[in-house]
Amino acid sequence: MRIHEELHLNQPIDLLSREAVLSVVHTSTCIKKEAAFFFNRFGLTNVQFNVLMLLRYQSNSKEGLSQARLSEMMLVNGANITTLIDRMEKAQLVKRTADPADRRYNIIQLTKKGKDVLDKVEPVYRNEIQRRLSVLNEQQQHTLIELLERIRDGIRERAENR
Amino acid sequence: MRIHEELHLNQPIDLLSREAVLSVVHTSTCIKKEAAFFFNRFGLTNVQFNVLMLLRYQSNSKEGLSQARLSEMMLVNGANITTLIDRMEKAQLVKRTADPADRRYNIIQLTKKGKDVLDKVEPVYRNEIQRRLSVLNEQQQHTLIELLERIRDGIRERAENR
DNA sequence: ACAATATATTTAATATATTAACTATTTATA
DNA sequence: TATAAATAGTTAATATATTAAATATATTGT
Repeated sequence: MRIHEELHLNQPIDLLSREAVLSVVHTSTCIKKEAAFFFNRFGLTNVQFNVLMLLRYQSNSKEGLSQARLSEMMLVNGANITTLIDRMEKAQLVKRTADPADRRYNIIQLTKKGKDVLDKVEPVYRNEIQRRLSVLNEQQQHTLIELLERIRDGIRERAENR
Repeated sequence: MRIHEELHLNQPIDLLSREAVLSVVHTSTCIKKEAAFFFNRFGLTNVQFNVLMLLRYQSNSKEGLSQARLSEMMLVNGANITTLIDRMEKAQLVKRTADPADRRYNIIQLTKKGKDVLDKVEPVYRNEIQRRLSVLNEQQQHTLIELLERIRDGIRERAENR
């Protein structure tokens, strides 16, 4: 369904490139709402699941990740990580320890509870997301990824020339 | 650039459908950040610009839109509209009046200032967004829109069967 | 060795977005 | 006509995300 139909707009969007951009943003919103609904049953939010996955799959060995590293991987502001980790620490999903090798850093690691929750969620999530995306075949998924890459590359290029 | 390169992940994403979904969400994030940078120079935020455009192009005649209508068109919660309109009213971009025909409703309309700001921003925005999306030709933009539609259609279908 | 610069994290204020509960008004039903 | 149900908007609490400023620590330059 076209965007203007979905959102019950009175007029269609009159500029193709604006429609494309709004399609990306709107689809992302729909994905996030759906994911939030999914994760809610496990007591997680979208972003918390993302953190758990990063801690499991993106930390070298078992050493955990710094907040700055999480900020970079999630493309969010460092100030945001503080409050996010505060809430996850409170929920006992992660632990935060000062890094003895560099006193500026904290190291964030999965707790046992965090691992257990992830062990429960992850297989269900993987299955579900494959089912959801099966509306596109593999070729289409690759096409989508490539088109979105081009947009991001164009944005990055212009931002670098600023 | 692939997602894991862009975000400096230590490992690539190991599930195609997850990569596709993260690509949409991440591209949306990049688009929003870039747009926020653009609108900041006009004293607007992304969402405020969206509201101004809806008020200009989506209200029948000059009567304005209700908050519920804005909520629907923006796919956000009504509670959110209250604070958003509060801020925009304070900035004199919109005015809020009670609807005499139905005392439950407010009507939101553009002020002169709101129109003036939009008159200044819109042509620049249109030009800029076409330039940004010129990394894709028209055919590719249509392809992108269609692929994203399929994803949303799939999501909607499953949500309806819940 | 010391000063300047850079970096990690936190705090405070602001913006966006959600849910739940509430009030006022309108619509639907008996 | 009266009651029940639905709807618009608001308030409060919570989550996500930003900028700016501050503090502590590490790195770089002289």
